[in-house]
Amino acid sequence: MIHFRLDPKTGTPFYRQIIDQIKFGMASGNLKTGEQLPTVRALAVDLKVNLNTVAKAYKELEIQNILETQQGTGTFINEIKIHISDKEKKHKLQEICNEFSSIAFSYGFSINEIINQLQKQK
Amino acid sequence: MIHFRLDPKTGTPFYRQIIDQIKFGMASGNLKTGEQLPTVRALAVDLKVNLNTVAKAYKELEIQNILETQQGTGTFINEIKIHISDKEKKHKLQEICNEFSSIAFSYGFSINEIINQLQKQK
DNA sequence: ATCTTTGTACTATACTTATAGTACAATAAT
DNA sequence: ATTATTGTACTATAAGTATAGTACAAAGAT
Repeated sequence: MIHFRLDPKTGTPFYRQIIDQIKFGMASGNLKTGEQLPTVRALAVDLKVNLNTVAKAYKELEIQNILETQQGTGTFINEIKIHISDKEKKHKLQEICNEFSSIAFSYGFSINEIINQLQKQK
Repeated sequence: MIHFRLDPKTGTPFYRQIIDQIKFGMASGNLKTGEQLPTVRALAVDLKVNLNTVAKAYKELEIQNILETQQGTGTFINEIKIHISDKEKKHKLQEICNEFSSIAFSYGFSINEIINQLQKQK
């Protein structure tokens, strides 16, 4: 399972925070393939947001093929398969990391601080 | 000086990203007392946003007494020393790292792959 | 069959965010 | 004095976000 938490102070939309937390939950292993997520209504009550806000997050993740929904049953973590060449992978990784570090820099963080934080997330 | 960078994917409003980066820039020493910030028009062009968006960010920081503006001259970092608590810094770093590890994961990369790539950038 | 639970799909409203455009006021340089 | 540059202050418009409310359809349990 996963413990959701919304922070209104950040300015990041709620539905997007939900999306991020599901994705990150998967990345860190807290959410596993096939696992059921809370129902849209249950999570809406839990997070004190509207049903539509949760539904929007789930919907977007379903479009991205990250979640699978069964009407009447629930929403589940899908099995993701990605097919890209090693060359493309390497290029994409560099691209992501460049963007990553440049954003971190704009907040005054060093690469070492980032690496340390990422180590903790493992 | 400081290198601003906006990320539209996060959903965090542009004016808020600008505010954050100025505050963190001051806290980390990348922006010093008395230093002049880019003009609203120059930064707007640089970041490819509207003049009003930058003005909104500067205005809010002026209300917070963090910036001092001299019409016709420019906008400057005020004498006030801004302190961002370790907790806040940590939170921001986590926020940034969470987002990026999620992105990396959605491309099929592990946290280790990201760390290795970042090590090379040092 | 009926009921409950699930996700889905609307309408309507309000607020926030971003843009475009225009104009004005204060300062500095000429 | 004139000009250029600066921040400020508007209006108007569009898009995004969140809420409330309602209704429907699919699946499961009884």
